[in-house]
Amino acid sequence: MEGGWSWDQTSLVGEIIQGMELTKQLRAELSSASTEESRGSLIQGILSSYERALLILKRNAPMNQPPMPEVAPGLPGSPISVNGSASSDDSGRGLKDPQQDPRKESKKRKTQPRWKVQVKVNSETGFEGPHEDGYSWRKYGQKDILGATYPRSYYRCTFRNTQNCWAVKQVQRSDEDPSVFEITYRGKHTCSQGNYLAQSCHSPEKQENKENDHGHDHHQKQPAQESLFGNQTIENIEKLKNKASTFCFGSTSGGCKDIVNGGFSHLAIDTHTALGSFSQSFISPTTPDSNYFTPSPCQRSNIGGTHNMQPLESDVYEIFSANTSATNSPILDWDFPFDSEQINSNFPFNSPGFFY
DNA sequence: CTAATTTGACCATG
DNA sequence: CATGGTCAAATTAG
Repeated sequence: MEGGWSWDQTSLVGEIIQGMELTKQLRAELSSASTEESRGSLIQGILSSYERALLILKRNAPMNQPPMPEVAPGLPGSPISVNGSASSDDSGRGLKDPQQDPRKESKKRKTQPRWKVQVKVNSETGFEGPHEDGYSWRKYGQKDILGATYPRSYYRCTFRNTQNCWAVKQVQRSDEDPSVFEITYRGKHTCSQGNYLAQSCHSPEKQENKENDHGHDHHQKQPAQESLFGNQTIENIEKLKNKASTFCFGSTSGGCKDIVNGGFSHLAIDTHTALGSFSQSFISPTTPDSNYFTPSPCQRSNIGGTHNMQPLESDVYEIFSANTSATNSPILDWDFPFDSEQINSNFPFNSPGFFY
């Protein structure tokens, strides 16, 4: 509509919507009870959102353009050997000296920033969804979670060893809505991807989605990638079936998508707003890449340098994205220890359209 | 060949 | 001790 929004504009809208969502959450918390932590987290999320929105605007306005080196791809081979394997490199896996764990150098796991995102994958026919978040992840484990139907997968930054980047994330498929995945991020990226924020627009993205069932039912999984489909679909499917592989959210190279610092990016955002119409298009990571994915020029340049990312030491971001208009607020039971704190919700956002 | 994934065991925590 | 998170050897993928 509207003559045509550029990709950036769409992103911009997305950021704003996201900021709005977060603001709503914040408002809700404020009106009830919330801890400083949760508030701080939300606030930070909001700020981030707007910062990104601003960046997008800046990008569009003048001729400013982010000189971003393409980093991601070439790195693996780089000789930079920090040898992060220190933590558990000894002979016996069990002998990792806790004292050496790099993660503990400065923060404990518990202290590390952590935020959750829910991504809805369209499910119409089964499956899709490259949940690209712009970073390269390497799966390092999978675990069946008590009470959960689906196993949880653990990923760590691919550059953990080479660049000592300790960011990790875990992906858990929702029980109720198999099309929803809860992704919890932990730690900030200190790798080049995190710094420059991956952006590679040239490299075709490649990633696979596999899904593993607990041995229950299903069979609907298959790599839903254009690339795969176009090339070796059958092969993959076969393999997948044989192996009953797991769902992997890994992304190996950022395609041209929006990438964000914290890792928020592809959130399904609810569309109650006026923006609904087109937000829709960018909302659903659901559609096969081929469809909604625009091979547009590199956008997104979000550099850590421009803005101050972690002003607060918030620990938990809780971002949840409502997928379909129907279900949205429900899922909000993460560790949200609301605390009482009143405030006047005089957000400048109160214009119609906001806050349904 | 290298890099990524799988997978069961190990470890930490509550 | 049960649960969740991580490691690392073995395996697969590219």
